[in-house]
Amino acid sequence: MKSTTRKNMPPEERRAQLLGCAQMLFFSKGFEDTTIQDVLDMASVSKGGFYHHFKSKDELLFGVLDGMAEGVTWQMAVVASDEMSSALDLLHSFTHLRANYLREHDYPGQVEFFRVMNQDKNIVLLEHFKRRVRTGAMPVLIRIIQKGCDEGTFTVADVDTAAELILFLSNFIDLALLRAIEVRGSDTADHAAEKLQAAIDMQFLTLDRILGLPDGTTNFGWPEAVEATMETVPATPPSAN
Amino acid sequence: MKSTTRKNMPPEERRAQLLGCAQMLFFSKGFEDTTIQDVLDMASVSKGGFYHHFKSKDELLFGVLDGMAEGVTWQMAVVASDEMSSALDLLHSFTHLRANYLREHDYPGQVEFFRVMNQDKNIVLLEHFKRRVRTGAMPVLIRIIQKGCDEGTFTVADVDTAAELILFLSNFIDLALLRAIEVRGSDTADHAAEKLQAAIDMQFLTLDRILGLPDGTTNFGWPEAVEATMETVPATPPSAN
DNA sequence: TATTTACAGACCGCCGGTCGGTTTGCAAGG
DNA sequence: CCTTGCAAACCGACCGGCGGTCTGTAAATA
Repeated sequence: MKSTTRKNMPPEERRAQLLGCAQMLFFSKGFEDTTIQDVLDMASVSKGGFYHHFKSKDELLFGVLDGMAEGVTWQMAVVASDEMSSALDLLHSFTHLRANYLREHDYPGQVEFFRVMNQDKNIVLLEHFKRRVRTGAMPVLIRIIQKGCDEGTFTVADVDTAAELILFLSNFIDLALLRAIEVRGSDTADHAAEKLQAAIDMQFLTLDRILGLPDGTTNFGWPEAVEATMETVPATPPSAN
Repeated sequence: MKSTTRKNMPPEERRAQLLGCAQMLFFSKGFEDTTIQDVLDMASVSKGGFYHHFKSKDELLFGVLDGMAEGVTWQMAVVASDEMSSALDLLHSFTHLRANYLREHDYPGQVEFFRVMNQDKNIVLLEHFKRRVRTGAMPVLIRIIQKGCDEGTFTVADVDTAAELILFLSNFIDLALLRAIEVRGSDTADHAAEKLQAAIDMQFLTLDRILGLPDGTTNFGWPEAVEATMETVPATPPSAN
């Protein structure tokens, strides 16, 4: 007696499908508010089927995070493998990559993604993701800084610590960016945009000074990025954050 | 018919007691893993009693966070009210306060507290706490920096952004501090302690450079802090993190 | 005594996770 | 080609425990 229509799939495919559904749901509803049943419904799989591939809800989360981090770290490895460019050029590529990894690969609507990830209910998701990116980026950035020191371009006391500080610092603009996004279209949008620009400038200025570079060396011209961010979507409905 | 021994208390007292129990449990077991029932058992109160004072588990969390942040921000207000001292002295007091608020007020075993707060399961707790402290500290730090600029001691492009950056930066050593704590007593402890010192030095150096001060101005001598941290407890049993 | 406040504890709906059973793909033996 | 065997994939009823509600009761207050 067959109970319902059933569709067997090779393990990898099922796993990928479940991860895809979970990712969407996590981004839209948050991790805590997403039920296993939600995932099951979207993927048309039973509970038994799910727990055949994942042994817990947390493992599902980590799977999603791994998938996201994989793309980023892979691109970073590419950057690091370039032996010809100067350390400063590599740093340029690196920061550009970190800022645009969402747009480049797979994820449409990076602004919305960023907004959702920064909601209160997604703190766990976001923090774990940041950690993955940091650990993935560390060896790459260390190589770049080391190279810069060898060239005589950079001057730092401790390469590892400097790399860690720079990666830590790279999340600074998130605060201003988030505020700017949330007030898009309102009358405080201009002020927020100015503050965002100030945050970006200051972050790069600090980067210069950490590496012992002359002021303004690493500000690779991002003024258009602010406008692009602010103009993507006409207005943002107030979210229950 | 009296069912069990019962003890009425004035609302404030009950609330404080429940908050106290919740705080202990949150710190030891984490927020998610702490059951309402756990709190009830520790406080010897029924569910009805609890929900008479708090309308949700989240409100309990926020209550705990408010209690912790209150002490910190209050001390900060004291620092800010000092009109006589120079901006640099105020900054000194400020950083000292931020580093030692746990030891000064109420919380014994600050190292253990820090360790627990940084466990994976306490991400939500920690992140909310950081946010409270940041928002509480912002106005104070803004005043200090503004004063420094007026004095001609500091040089920053945007006071607000600089304050935000410095507060953001003040969490940088947490990474190194956590690692140093977790390997206390093992054979990698010395290396971690060195890295911790490097992180502290670099953080203060960056602070100098953000404010346009000569290198070494703000490194108010913390070498003993590292040793104190490492020697507090003989060894740390591996935690299920 | 009347009314409000502080509390008690049974109860509900839901969620993450388990478990015994069923279906499917597939390879080996006849 | 058709069995037969078997493990991998899947199903769905079920469980314990959680956050939260509700009706009722004891204590404080006046």
